[in-house]
Amino acid sequence: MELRHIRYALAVAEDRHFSRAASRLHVSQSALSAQIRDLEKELGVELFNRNSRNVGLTAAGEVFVARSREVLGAVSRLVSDVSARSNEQVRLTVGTITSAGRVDVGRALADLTRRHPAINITARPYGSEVVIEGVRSGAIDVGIVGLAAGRLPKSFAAAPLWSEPTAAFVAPDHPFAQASSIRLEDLRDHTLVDFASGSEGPCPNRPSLRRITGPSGKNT
Amino acid sequence: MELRHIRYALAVAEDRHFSRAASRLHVSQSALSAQIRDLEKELGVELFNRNSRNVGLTAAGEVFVARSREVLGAVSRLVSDVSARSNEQVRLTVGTITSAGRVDVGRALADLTRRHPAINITARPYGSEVVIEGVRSGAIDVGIVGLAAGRLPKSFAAAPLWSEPTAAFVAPDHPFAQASSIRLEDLRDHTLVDFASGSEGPCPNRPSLRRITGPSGKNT
DNA sequence: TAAAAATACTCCATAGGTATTTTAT
DNA sequence: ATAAAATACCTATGGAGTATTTTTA
Repeated sequence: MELRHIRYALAVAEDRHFSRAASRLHVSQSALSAQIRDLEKELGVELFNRNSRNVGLTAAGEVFVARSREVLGAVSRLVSDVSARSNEQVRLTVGTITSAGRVDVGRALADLTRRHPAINITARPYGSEVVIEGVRSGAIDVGIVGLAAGRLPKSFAAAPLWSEPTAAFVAPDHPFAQASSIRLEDLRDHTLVDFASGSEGPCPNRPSLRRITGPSGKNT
Repeated sequence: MELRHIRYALAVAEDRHFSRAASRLHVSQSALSAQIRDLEKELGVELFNRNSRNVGLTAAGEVFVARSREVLGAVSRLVSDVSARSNEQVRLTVGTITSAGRVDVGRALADLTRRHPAINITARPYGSEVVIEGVRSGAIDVGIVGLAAGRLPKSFAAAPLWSEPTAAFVAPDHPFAQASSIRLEDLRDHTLVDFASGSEGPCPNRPSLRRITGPSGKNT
């Protein structure tokens, strides 16, 4: 048995739902299912009563949850007591745009702090331009920015965290109001309300938008 | 952090020796070293002072050991309390020759019982012939026998656990007494003291020895 | 210089992912 | 009919192995 099994089973017990617990743990439903299966096999006990509608705890599952909390509590004390003796405190500066909430960056960083107490995290919201420049200069260790698809800058190590659609808001009587989708080129020569340069907006989109509206920034 | 890290670090702390701890854990020294390195990196603390002569605990290491014992204790309670509620008790019958001690079979099975309380282990010492026949018939689930090199029987799944040299004991004035090693063929036409057929001895060797002494079993 | 830990690779077991099937309401 | 867990199959990360180098008492 590993702590992974305990963490996973506790998540299922709390959510009473494999799929939700899996997404909270950032793993797939099948991976979680497999780990719970292995755990139950190792213990020789069913921990959960599941059918296609709801998940419940067995008697053994109740005991498991209670004892699991003790284990994770002991681990938590272990980590905090040991890290209190830490000789090297690491500082990590994270620059991030204000996320629309698809990913809870604040919570993720809080988790990271809890799991790695030796890391001292500073997170500041900036515009993407500032974040990118900060990473380039070394002032920021990790940057979270908004980028148009395919615009991951070279000379940076970057990985997509999530993607979200970009929408154009128009008046009800605008020609686009009936369209189910529009192409970037369709926006040419229309007035756009965009983030101010240097603000906390998805800056790397701007050059492309500016190119679409033309160098002179024509209006309708 | 996983329980593996805690188990490994505790072993090192107990032995004050990476290589010995590694062999006790049945992993290589490099694997153990890597896990300890990762653990120290995650905690941001050195747990061990090591040089080429001895391994000692740092202050943080002392705290780690104390708290680790609590964690493993909590895990142990978890496992025993949950398995007490076990609905399926598995029976495993192990047939084993009396090992010369190179591997402590009894201790290994005790460990297995502790780690998988749902398994009810029965271990009995038999001769290799009996063990092999028991496995064939299904009366024995797992057999541990002595085999001459290269004589792993087909139609069985078998894996070597350990190997040990076979020695011939001779009188001080015997011609072989000076030889640093002898070949099996050299034994032809010499009287051999061997295990009785059906006893708890390394039976699969016997046919080869018998072949060497010849069908009539000549003596010197 | 010798014993032991660290390191540099290579390999593979298994955690995890995607797609699909089964199941129970 | 549908929501959800189980399963089949595949991928790839990282745990573990072997061989070698580094370290220091």
